Amino acid sequence: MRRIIHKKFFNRDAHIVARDLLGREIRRRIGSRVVRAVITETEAYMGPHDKASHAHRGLTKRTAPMFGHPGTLYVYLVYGMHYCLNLVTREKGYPAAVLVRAVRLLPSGILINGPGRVTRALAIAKSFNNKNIFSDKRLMLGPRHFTPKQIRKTPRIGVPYAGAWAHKPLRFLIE
DNA sequence: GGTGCGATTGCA
DNA sequence: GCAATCGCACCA
Repeated sequence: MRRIIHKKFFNRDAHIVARDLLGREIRRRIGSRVVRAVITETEAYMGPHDKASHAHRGLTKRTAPMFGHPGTLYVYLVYGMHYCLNLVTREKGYPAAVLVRAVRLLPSGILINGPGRVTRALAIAKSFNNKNIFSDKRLMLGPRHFTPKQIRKTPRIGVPYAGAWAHKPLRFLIE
């Protein structure tokens, strides 16, 4: 089977994948319709030692998808009302992931800013959790639309409890 | 079995 | 500034 993104794409450290996802297309198939968007902002959750990561607490019912194969979807509910979409990285058994924080819809170019708004725009909810982006026909990665000239790095959003990890530049975005 | 809170958002 | 809203991690 021919793939635009090779399976090994996700078998790398989360900060590498997070950068590499910028400028790439993500497609959501809803019946015969396809919603397309370009990823413009991501965050990396590096592993069990990363205090900002859910995986910091180890293998739990919630975090189990993070321990899955590269390309696994980790979709969880935050604040009781918003879903966040993550793409699991590294080899099976190592919990790391990339959070998709913003996209631009195609062809309109409308910016969807914020992980909760991204999942709403792409109609992604809990039924996607623990699925794999290489096998679930509802979601797939498309081609790279451009290579960012400059990638801005900042600390991750909403993780003030993470100690030194709160300050690490693991949020990546296109200007 | 009880409790506290979060990888957020929208509105006052 | 803060309410909404609920799954679940954690403690007992």
